[in-house]
Amino acid sequence: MKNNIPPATVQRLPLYLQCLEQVDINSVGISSKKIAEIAKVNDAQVRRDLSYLGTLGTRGVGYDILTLRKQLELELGLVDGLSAIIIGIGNLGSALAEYGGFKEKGFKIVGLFDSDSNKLNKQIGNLAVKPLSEIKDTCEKYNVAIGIIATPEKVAEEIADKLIDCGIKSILNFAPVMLKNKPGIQIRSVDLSQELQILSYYLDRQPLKVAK
Amino acid sequence: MKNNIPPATVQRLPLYLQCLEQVDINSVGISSKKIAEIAKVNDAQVRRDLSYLGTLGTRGVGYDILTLRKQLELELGLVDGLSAIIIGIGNLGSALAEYGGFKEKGFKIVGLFDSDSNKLNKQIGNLAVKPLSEIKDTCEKYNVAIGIIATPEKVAEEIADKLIDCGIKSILNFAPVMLKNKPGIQIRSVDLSQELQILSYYLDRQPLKVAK
DNA sequence: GAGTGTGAAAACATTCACAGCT
DNA sequence: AGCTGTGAATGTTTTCACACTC
Repeated sequence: MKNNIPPATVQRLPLYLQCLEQVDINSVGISSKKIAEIAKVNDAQVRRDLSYLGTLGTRGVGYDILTLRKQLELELGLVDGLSAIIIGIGNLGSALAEYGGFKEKGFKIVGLFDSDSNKLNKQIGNLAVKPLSEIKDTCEKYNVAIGIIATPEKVAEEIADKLIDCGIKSILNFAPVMLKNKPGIQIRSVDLSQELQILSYYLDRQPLKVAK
Repeated sequence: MKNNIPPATVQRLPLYLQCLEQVDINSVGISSKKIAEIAKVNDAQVRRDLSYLGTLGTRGVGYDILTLRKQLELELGLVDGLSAIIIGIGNLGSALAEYGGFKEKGFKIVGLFDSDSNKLNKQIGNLAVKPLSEIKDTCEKYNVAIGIIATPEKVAEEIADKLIDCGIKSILNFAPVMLKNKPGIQIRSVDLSQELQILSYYLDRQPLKVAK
């Protein structure tokens, strides 16, 4: 929180959190070596990364799993129960809406929006799909932090602008399009086919160097 | 193809391809500066990255868009029309099955599989959902290169093993679980909630350093 | 003995800045 | 004049290796 954590490390923190969640339920402590093995990184890397969060381990012993989890969650800002909305309730949007992993990690999906009137009022979980015109209300009511774009690429840009207009500062974009830079706004794009393309590059090659 | 391209560059190649696809349809050439602007990277970076693919640009002029696309596709191995299958036809699996971006980028989804008998024969596009027992047949018939895992996390590991057993060498994993290392197998994991977590870290902070 | 935390070294990646081509 | 390709400089990340603690 206080100090600057290198971007490469920030990228790995959620990974470590995932690792901690899948270790044997009755282990109370864990070594950097063990984390490294699960996360498939070097153990010195794990120690260096975790050292940015403070002095969390005990020499000769290792890390206390619960303490470490708490600290990772704190550092990532997961403790505040951030609210998010999803725009574009097609297949992908629906999948995201029902995806349990968000809730588990402390995110709350508080709105689903689509411009297609056929989808209006479609119920997913305890939420009904609403028209885009209601985005602003929801953002104000729930103090929405993150907008998740799952629309077709043609409208992604205008949706992004709309979200920003509603005061949203962080966008997770699943539309396969490069959004324009918006000053002061954090945008992360996940392009599913780009992931396949990277895999494709490493196909049939000697894995001298393993895909990141 | 011939020479070793740095991993950081490989990661960006699909991005450049995406950029080329969204420039004005009647432009025939493009400068590194323009690509850099769309991809939000430094222009020297673009030139350096592209220089790994050979001498593709013309000094004083820029890059020919068509040539560059062809070369990127060649380098990424997208020209062979790689076949992929999807295992786990829940919301996410269905979304992936209908996702147009794969086809567009030269991937062919040739099989959908689920262990839930209620889903069997469910039709998505021109494919019907099949039981896991038919994976092997499909792999042999279509020479499947990539397996996409969209199952619940509990079974992801065993599905991965099954895929490897069927001769698959590359796996794209959407289950929120760290798969064990399998020698000689390329695994990429996309964890949707990890993406949100990274965004969360950068929330409300001064964007001195922008999230990668 | 086991395992962290961290200087120092090595490896890797990005950016500058400019010669060279069109 | 405009833009690439690339040495050289700079910045970042990873890894080694070991002093230190339990």
